Amino acid sequence: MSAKPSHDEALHSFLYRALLEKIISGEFAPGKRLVEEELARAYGVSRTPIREVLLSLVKDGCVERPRNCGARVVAFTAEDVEELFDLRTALEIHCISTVVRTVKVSELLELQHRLEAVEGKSGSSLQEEHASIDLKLHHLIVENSGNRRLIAQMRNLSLLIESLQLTSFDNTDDQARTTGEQHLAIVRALLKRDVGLAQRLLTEHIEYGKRNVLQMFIKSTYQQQLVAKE
Amino acid sequence: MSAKPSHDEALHSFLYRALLEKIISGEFAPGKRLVEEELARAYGVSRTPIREVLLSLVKDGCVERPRNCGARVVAFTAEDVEELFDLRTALEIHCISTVVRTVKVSELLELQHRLEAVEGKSGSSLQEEHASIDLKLHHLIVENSGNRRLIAQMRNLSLLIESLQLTSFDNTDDQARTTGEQHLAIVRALLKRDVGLAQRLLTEHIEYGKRNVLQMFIKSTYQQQLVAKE
DNA sequence: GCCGGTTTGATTGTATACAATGCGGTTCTA
DNA sequence: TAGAACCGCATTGTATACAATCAAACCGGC
Repeated sequence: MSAKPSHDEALHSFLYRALLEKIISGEFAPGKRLVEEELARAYGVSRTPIREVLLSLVKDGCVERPRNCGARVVAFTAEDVEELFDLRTALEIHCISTVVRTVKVSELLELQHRLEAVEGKSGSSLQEEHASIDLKLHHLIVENSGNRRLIAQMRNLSLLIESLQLTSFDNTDDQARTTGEQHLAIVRALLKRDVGLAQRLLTEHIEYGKRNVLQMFIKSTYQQQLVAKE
Repeated sequence: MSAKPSHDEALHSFLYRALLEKIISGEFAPGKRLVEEELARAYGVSRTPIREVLLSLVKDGCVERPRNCGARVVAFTAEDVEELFDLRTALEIHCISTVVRTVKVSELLELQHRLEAVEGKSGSSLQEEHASIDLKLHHLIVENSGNRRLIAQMRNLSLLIESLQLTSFDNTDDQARTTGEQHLAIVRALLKRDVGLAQRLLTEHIEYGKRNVLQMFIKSTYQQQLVAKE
């Protein structure tokens, strides 16, 4: 349970990543109690930095800490999923108008090539490649907005969304292909510098992702909540 | 320096508000060093809760804490101002499409009446009323989005923006009237349920606010940075 | 047997103590 | 006198100790 923090890194920022990782990967299931002392022992540190990390995770919306009853990993509701994706839409849509000006054509072309190249594949390699392209594309959109504050916010959001997509990851080839087509359309709209079109396509794309997550999510929610009793 | 925290409120959440208040009001000027021990003594508490608050303020973007050199109130740059307002635009624009459905007509009408009533006034009462209406309108837009996560994010953003508008608050009557006209137009667009129009007007309105803040901001930046040497 | 009060254990909230780090001044030397 | 090494101070980072609080179990009275 302990890769060591690099020497000039604050303990709490190392622990932050470590805990977040566990939450996102699902190793710390939604609802799991996070006892300070316990975590402190597990990582061989004192409660102080653990506390700081927990407070930080609360701010990020991964952990809740009702007064005097201990922290737990948040169990997302369907509304939370809606809200997360909704927020993502708001932010990314906004990025587009800047991105069409700032993004490097070469990056778009690279994505286009990858999307065209993936057509032949199927099964998990197809799905993995599409997932990877998805990350790349959204990342590209956000980073090219030039708004550092927005980028910072999206970073948190993305982590949560990725973790959701991970837990509900049983995409069919069909879903992956649909996603791929959406990606391709978005990339082409960006290449044409067509803000309105790119925004519409992106909205639809995120909406589609939301629906997929939501389906899986609703199915798996019950089991997760049972597992979560600790 | 000490109104007491209500008895069942965590010390750190009380201190959070207290410090934020000082930062926003400008009593803790941008660049001012925030020494943990010092603050702890000032509030008659230990460093522990102060630390937690400082970390929290860092996450909110009001405080920076370069490694091993102590925390200071952030001194916003012109780019920060741009980014803050830009982010606000992204979020509020997104709210509109929901708000036209969820907002109570009575609330819109109330704003409309206030806006019509204020026409006769001038001077500081005019400006105060317009500032108050501004808060109300933006609040109404955000709260009616129904997206709790977005609401939470906007709460921080609003605090920062309000503090900026405060420090650069030497609006002329002309500016106040222009703002008032924009408000009125937005309210009417919302009453007509015209999403596109409301979005356009809101974008312009925020842009106008940004320009005003930016002007004042650039003028006053130098003095502030001098004062800030502690 | 059931209900209410009390007690105990677990866990958090806060305070304090100690270690590590970086900065600035001072002194010694060339 | 200029420069460099060193020492001390200020401040943060981390650990530990103690107080407060909540929950659940236990016990006694009805």
